[in-house]
Amino acid sequence: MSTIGKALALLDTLSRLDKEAGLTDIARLCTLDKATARRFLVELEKHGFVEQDADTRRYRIGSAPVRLARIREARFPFLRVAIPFIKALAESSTETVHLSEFSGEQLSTIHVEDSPRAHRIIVDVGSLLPFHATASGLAFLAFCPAAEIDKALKKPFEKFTEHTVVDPQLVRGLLDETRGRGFSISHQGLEAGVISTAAPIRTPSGRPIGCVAIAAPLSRTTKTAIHEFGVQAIAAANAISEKYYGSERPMGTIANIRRTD
Amino acid sequence: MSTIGKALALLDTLSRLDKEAGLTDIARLCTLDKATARRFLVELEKHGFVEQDADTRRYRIGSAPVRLARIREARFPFLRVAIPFIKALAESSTETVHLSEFSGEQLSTIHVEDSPRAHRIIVDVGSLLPFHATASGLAFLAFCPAAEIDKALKKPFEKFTEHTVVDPQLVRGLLDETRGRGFSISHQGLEAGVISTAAPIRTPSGRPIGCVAIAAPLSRTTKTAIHEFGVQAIAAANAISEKYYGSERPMGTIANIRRTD
DNA sequence: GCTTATGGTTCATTATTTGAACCTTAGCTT
DNA sequence: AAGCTAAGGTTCAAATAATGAACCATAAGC
Repeated sequence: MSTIGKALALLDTLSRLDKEAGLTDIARLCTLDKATARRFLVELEKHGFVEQDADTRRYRIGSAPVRLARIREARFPFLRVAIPFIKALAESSTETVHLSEFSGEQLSTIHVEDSPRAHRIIVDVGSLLPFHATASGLAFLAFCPAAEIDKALKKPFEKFTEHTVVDPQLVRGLLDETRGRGFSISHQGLEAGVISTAAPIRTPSGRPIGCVAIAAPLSRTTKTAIHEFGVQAIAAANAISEKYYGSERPMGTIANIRRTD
Repeated sequence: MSTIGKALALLDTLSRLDKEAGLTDIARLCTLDKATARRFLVELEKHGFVEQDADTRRYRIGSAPVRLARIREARFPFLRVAIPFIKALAESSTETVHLSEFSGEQLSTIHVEDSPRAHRIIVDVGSLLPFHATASGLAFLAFCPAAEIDKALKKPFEKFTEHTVVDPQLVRGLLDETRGRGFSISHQGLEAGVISTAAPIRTPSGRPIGCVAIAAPLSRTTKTAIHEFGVQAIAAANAISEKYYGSERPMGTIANIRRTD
């Protein structure tokens, strides 16, 4: 693995901790030598990606990502584009709707609109969505190129509930169903008592970048309702993609028709 | 320079462009070989720090910084803490007030509250603030350790207007005045017809992390008004620092008194 | 005041990065 | 449509930077 990759993985590890961490812990978590971890941290600190607390000597994410994020969002305001659609869907479905984005080899939650009901599903911003055990993960993977699906199916799957599907062949079946329907269903895959549906938000070339998902308590959700949620999730995901990338490609030429990724 | 440093500098360069850039341009701007630039971009893309447009093949900042920024801001909400104070100051002063943050060896604007007046100074979020030619830069540098001031004074200074002070000894004089007063004054240092004052926001150990600055048209600003703005900027900067770091250190021990940076 | 844990540093060894030259494709010119 | 140009992308021997075991320093725990 390249040095850059290792340093960015360190940054990622640091970001997933729920508190600031010391040098020894960081080195251990990243399976790096203490000296190496320190050199990475110093280098990252120089550029503002991490910060060391002067008193505790612990490290935390620095302010450089904040600057980059502002620039990215100013030019490419994904959240700003997507949130109105997520809100509308949460209102019409009266269930919790969440938005995920693929970043750094993983799918993570970037926005949540809670159901207005008292009995509702809680999803946290920042939470990771395993590909095999969540509606978002299945919807995302189903529309990825075949090579990436094969790659994902090779890794072992964690069993979160007694309903979690962990057999690669069965997961592949779920992906095929998802591709046929246009939306995925996760029946208590990550948490007991929760049923979810999700649809992928895709680039104009077809590659998924994230998902719109609706999560509801199993107890009050009928088969018809699930199907209706799925259809609505597809509509929202397509609407976001259209608004984000433009309904027609600007300066369209033959080049835009060709699939390049 | 380390590989990590070079890759992060590439990211920084990319972020400062006002549009997406191609491989050749990026390599040239970063003075890297095309092959090297490409390897960096691929590595950064793997981790979501850059994104390549499938059609144009140009690169832009990716979504990973957005994720990191959300985490950082959730734990360390500098902007959220500071904005109310900046807003209040813009209202009371009736001039444009901006907030800057030091990140990646540079001071850059992270928030602006416009003056309610028709004739007002425009400052852009993201703009860089040179140390010698802006009130923010002077206020920041003045309260840095002597070694860093010396280092900064060694680099050549750009002359932005006929009033820009570029002689290192004269700049040092401005820094001394700033330290004495507690706030800085930039008299048309970056742009003709603009006068600004700024005060540093500092960590409990005294190190500056950013500045609060007020920018006004020279034509309507008296010496008394400037002094008043300066005093108000100090008050706002201190209030932000206090709210951000806490008015008293939590779990205070002797260790907190010792200056460690 | 001894022990242990953590942050931080050194330098010979080792593995990664580097870049000139190369190939490939797209768009432009004649 | 052939030829030209410029940009993206790739290769591999040479050059350089990363690595980590052993080290020191400091502070908290017993």
